[in-house]
Amino acid sequence: MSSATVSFVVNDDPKAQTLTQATRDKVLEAVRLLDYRPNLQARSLRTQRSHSIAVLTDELTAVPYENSTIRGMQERAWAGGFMVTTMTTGGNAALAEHAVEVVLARQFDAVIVTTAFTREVEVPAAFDSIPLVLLNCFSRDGHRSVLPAERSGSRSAAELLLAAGHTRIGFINGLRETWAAGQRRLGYRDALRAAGIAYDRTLVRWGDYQTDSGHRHATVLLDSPNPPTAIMAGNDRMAVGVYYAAYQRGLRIPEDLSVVGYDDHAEFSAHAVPAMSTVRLPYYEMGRAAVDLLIAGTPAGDAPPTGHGLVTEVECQPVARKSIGPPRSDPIAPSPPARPRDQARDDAPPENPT
Amino acid sequence: MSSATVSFVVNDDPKAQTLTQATRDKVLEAVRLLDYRPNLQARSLRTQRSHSIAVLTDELTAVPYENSTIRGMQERAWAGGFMVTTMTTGGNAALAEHAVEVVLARQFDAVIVTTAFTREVEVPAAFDSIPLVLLNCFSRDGHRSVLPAERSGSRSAAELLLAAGHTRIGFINGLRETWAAGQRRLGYRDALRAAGIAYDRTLVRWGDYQTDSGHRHATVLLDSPNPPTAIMAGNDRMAVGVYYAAYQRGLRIPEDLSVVGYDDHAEFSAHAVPAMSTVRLPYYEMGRAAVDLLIAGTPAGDAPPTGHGLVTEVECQPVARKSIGPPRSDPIAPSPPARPRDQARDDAPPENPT
DNA sequence: TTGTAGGCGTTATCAT
DNA sequence: ATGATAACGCCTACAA
Repeated sequence: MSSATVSFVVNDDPKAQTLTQATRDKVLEAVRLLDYRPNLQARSLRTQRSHSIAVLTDELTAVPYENSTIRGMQERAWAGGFMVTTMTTGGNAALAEHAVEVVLARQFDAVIVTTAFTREVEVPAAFDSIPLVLLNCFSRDGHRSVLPAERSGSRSAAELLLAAGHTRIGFINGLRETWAAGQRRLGYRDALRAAGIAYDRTLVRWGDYQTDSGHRHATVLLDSPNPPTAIMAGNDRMAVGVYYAAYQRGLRIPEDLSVVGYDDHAEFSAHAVPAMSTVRLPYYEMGRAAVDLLIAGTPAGDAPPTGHGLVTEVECQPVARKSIGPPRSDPIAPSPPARPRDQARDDAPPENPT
Repeated sequence: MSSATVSFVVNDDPKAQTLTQATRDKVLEAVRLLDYRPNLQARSLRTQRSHSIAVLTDELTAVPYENSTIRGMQERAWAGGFMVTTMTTGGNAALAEHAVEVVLARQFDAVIVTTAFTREVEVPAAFDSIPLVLLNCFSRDGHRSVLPAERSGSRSAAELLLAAGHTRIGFINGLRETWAAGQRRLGYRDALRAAGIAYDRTLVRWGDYQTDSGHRHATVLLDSPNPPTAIMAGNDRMAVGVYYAAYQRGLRIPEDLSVVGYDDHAEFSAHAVPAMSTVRLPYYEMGRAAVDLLIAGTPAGDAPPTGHGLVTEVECQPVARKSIGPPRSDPIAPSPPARPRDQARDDAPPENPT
């Protein structure tokens, strides 16, 4: 019994078809007896394939959905016999450089470069020699990338509102200079256009993704002469700000105002009162897709999302909850009714502790 | 120029002291020229040390501080020339088993088993042959573990309030059956005892870590005949519930009620209005400590936290912000003033959307 | 002061 | 149908 024989049966190599069932059993028995496990490092050395994928991320964000990305990557990788190890650079150049060294020296088979927020990245030249995909980011050097389909996602959000009968839809978009916000603006416009509604620029505003920003912009929208009957926000957090602004003026959701968020960040959307309709950012699927691009061919289960050319877009599904209703028949009063308050704290909104 | 020579200078082996500066330079030059990188897999095969640590976690929690753990582990590991790769099992037995196989087959040098919430764990027997530390969890099989010093942390929280002059301190603890809640109860008692204040069992309640729970229990406490002038909560999220309850009855923080949270979960604490005083769970430091136990001896920088025997406790520092003030001189009205409301929604608290 | 050779645990090629 | 044997890239005694 030679090592070669063992190798055959352990990996059940097709060429091992020629083996006697007897020897095969003998090997298997020995394996069990000795609790034998192939040394994968040695195997890698020999085969020149480590079956490891490195994930370089600028920051492990404080937002939970980033974990979905990791889960998606890991599950797909494991299904294909791969391992993923993630390295966080935190935007620190020294750490980033170290990470590159490690990837090269440790014989990783492939790299995923990912960012917390969708943006353009610069891929280190040292990675030219290794398969790479960009996840939630993009570059101008012809690397493949996996991105959320923001434009159609935003369109879905608007359609949720249009379907309920709204025609004046306020839009508190994200930071103007971001890619996502640009796409979302297009999606919003697409939806209106398809519905034959004129684009009213006074209805769209640029927020900064913070609760407070949502609150502020919603205030402006709601207090305008011809206020919207529905507001969509660039993320769930800002949508919470919209809730606050509505509540402050005694407006009920969804009876008096419909709201839709973006991201489906459960902390804000599912747990809101009433539960917030939103659009889900498909982090899990994106993670899967990125790994899939790298190890396509290895069996995994379901089909990968359709990729056309260099960029694979993953759809953002609308999730309808309780924050959307038909528009109020009577227009919202132009200026908010001065509510009697029992306390001296009329100025400070009592909410917003989170 | 032989491979041995190269090996010496690349690793600057002490035995290479005998080398001519000339040859040394020649090697270095060649390294630069060829962009040579030692193959760490091959090295591992030879040295039987992979310099890799596996992190098995039950779930990558939705809570951001888990990321701090990972950062702490990674930074300490990198400083010592190690790599960490984390594998999430999500409580799935099959995944857990796979993870164990991977750890063994891939020649990881050590394992960290960690959990999202402090609890007892069962360590797979297959790990008997490999250095292991438990992080944020513990077992009864004599494994080393790194834990937050909950008891003294809770004591610190209470002391924050005592120092401000409070003597009636409500405590909305966490789930009764958890280790952390047990420790925290002791810490609360320690603080009161040291201040010579009698323990009033009507002031301590068991919540379930949700905002809503904090809101409910705070309501009970504040509406009791002899309400506390300060409330400490088992986590920041419940403390937000306390804020809500206070605001609902027109109580200002910290003028009418002092509040202290636990965790320092920024989403809830730092961003609250007013900013919440709390106690920080030292996830980053715990991550560092866990790796440190495993690779002690490798230079890293600062000194590790003191560990006595099998468990290394890492202190939870109080962080004072704006939610604590002196107790009100006049007692809070026993029953809340019936506030006039302008809306029909008197029942439903307008807050709590997050 | 430097070079040679053996072996870490695999896999792959070639004999047997 | 199976057994030797070389090689993957590195480290390390030991020899030169």
